[in-house]
Amino acid sequence: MSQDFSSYNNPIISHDAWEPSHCAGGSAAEPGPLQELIRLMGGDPSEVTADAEDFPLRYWRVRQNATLLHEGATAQHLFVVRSGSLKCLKTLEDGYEQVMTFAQTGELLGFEALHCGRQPVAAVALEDTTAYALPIRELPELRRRYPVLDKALQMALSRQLVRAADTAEMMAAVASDVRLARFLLWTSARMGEMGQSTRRILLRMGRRDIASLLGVAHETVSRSFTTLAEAGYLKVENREVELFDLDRLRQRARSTRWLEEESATRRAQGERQSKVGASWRPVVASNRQVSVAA
Amino acid sequence: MSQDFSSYNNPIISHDAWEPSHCAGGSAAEPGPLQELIRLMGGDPSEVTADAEDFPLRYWRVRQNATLLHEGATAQHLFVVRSGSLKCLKTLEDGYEQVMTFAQTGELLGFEALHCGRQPVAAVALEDTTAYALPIRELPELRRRYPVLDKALQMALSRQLVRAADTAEMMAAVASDVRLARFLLWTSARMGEMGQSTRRILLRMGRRDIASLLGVAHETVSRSFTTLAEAGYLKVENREVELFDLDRLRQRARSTRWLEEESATRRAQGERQSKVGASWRPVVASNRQVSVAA
DNA sequence: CGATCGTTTGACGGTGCTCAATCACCGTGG
DNA sequence: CCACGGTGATTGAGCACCGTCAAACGATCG
Repeated sequence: MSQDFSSYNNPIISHDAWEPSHCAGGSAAEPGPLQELIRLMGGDPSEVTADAEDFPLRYWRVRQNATLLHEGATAQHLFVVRSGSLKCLKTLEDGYEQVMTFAQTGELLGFEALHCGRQPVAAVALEDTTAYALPIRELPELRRRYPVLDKALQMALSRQLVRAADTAEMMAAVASDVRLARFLLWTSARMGEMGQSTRRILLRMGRRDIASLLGVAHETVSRSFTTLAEAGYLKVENREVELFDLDRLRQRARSTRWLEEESATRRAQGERQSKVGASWRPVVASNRQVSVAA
Repeated sequence: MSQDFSSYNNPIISHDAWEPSHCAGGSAAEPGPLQELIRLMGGDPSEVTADAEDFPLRYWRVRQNATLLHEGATAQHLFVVRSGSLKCLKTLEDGYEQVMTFAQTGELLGFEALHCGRQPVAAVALEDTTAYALPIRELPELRRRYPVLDKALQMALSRQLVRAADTAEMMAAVASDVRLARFLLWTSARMGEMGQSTRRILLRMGRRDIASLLGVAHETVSRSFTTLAEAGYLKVENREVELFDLDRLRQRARSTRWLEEESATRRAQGERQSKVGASWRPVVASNRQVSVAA
């Protein structure tokens, strides 16, 4: 299984050329693969017991533009992104590629297939990417043997559901530049979670993919970029984006429906919350409920 | 990692008026509550072992317009809808209620909260509704004791992810009547899954909620209804909808982008697939990938 | 029966989709 | 070195569609 570069860049491959790459089971120096996996998924690596040395963990390499998950393929593996990034998309009946979300390090891929046996969404690498593979057949056994893995999986699943809600929230805005602003803030926040800069962003995806995610034409994405740039919120050069003022950008991203006056002097006071997290609105009331014995 | 158990975080409503209603632990005549739960979630009730008699399962009653899950509330229970239906929504910063999805019998609610400890989405009953409650605290124990429940939960989670993709697919269409057509087909299919008529539908939600889900103004939903009705696809009377020709409606729902000619005589041959399920497209190729040893 | 809410329909204006042209970038090969 | 084609990003012009505002109508419930 030495390097097989023959198939690289060959656009007409009839069958799949992936190969799982063995991950040497954790030498004494570096952390074991299971620990690494748990850490990626946001769990606590210190909970990994010593008997995890023989944990059969492999990861796959996927080149840019290669597809890790094929739409309609039978489900054989669950993946956890180890490095790189991907786009998850659904090919609609007319051939239009609807991007569902972008996946980064630590995210779970392929779980949707448990339900119907086949992959409902595809995953295509936006850059050279590696992903840990968990064989679905062995999953019950693995979860039984390693409770910490089980816990991390539940966490990752929960996070996936939250991500889906994020996507919907981005598309909820009416104005296209507001959608783009939300997308940029979303991306920025996720870069921050990974310890990278929240202000200088390198977009790994093209305008067309962003447009698909946001539900607009790709020309509109271009126009929205220049609109936001001319407004002084950011500087954009091809795929490199620099966000100048996150707070003002958030203000822009807030406007849903009834496009409120650009002036923004309306309530320029204490609005310091970090978008997600702080200050849950206290439920506006108007909820009437009862209880009845069964 | 430390969870915030500081009781009810809600400053306005001091306490909630819900009450769990005891579910008598399964008499000999009717199936046990666990069997019922597994069946609802799409699992195999026959796998329920005999020792499940003492399974501590309760369900809650929620009146129409009452909220089962409060946005921002601390996560205490997972719910599985037993009867009725709900809307899941996120209240955005400006007060706009973004509907994420509609939940019906068998669907899982509240799992998103595992990730952040608080509910990111609210769930409001569209009609009088009952839902089984699983205390999150006891969840690990329950999953360990009843593997069949664990399996069903994984299934339900997978299904939730698929549902999220469905929602995005609906919003992907450009034309508003296409969005509405997709929504109606989606609803129709889910009614079919529950053994109800796929042609006569009683919508439990208002136009405003549909509009929010589809990302359009509620007046536009009204207009799209009349458009589809005038085209002969359906008959609508308030919330009662009758779909006349599902196949032609599917054809209408197919058009994404470049609104293709209404003529539809283009490819009117074998297009009999049931939208979801049959005939997975065989992956169009153009994927290049390689493998490298780690 | 009146009040409130939900639904429908109309008119108008603006936003964004479509169709195009242009430019920048890149790897290839003359 | 520069033509060459291909891809991706930007910008422009035109116009249909949909969001907004408004009013009328209908349903439901007290």
